[in-house]
Amino acid sequence: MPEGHTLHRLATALDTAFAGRDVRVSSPQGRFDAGAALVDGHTVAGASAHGKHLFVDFDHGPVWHVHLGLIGKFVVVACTDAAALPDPVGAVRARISDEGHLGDLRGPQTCEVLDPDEVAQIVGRLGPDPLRGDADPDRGWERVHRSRKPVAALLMDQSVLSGIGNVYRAEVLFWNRIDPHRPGTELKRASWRAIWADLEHLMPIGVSRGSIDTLRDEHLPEADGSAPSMVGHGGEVYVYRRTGMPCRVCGSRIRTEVLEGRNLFWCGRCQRRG
DNA sequence: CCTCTATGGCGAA
DNA sequence: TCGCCCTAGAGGC
Repeated sequence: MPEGHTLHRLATALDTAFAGRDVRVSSPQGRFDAGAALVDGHTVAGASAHGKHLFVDFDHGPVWHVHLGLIGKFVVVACTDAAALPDPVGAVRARISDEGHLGDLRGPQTCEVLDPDEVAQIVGRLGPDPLRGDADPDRGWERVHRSRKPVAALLMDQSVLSGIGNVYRAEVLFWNRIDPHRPGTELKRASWRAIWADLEHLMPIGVSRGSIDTLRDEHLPEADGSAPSMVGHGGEVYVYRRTGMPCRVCGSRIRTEVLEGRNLFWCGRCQRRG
């Protein structure tokens, strides 16, 4: 779940549910007791996302900072009876609620309460986020075109671009037919602009659907009863986790390797550009 | 039961 | 480059 689209979707859900409300914040698991005490009973000013970071601002100043990491989940649901909240299931690091909504956070990499200047430092280290209207892709290009690292690694670097994870990386490189191993120094500027444009197109779809779907109409599974090829991550994609399966465009087997500790997927025949 | 995996990122070596 | 942290679900025995 947690690439940038998940966090932006979550920020909207939290903002809708809690902005302007006095909220209860607790840590059923106990590991966030001290942080929860700093914001419990206070009024939420709003929620926002920068890359994969989530921030919940409170009127009295502090900011609740959450990063889901690889396995974190934050579920927000309507809850009509604030007096009878359901018992937490599993390891709930943090719970936020008001009279109409309930949010449970599990397994985050980061869950802490910060001052606004600490938030500014975090945001200042992030590269442009395709889901934010104020983002400048040229800031990313400045880093990319002078780096010998493979473009696949650069796309995952949150100080180059923010919000992109393993799925969007694989899919946007396939969309542009770019060899993931191409060094940043050999990437064409036009390719970078095309990557950015495609992320600006694909990521809002992920925000609205809550899953990463990248197939163009002509490659969608036939509506003739043949089973759609769900891969288990919730979306329909070209290459991510399709190792050994036929490329939806050329039929050659999708390849995989570990690059800088993360699984990389690509089509060796389709993706030859730079 | 056990082991493995994951859409992430950090710090040690 | 490796190990490690967080959690839950899937699959094997």
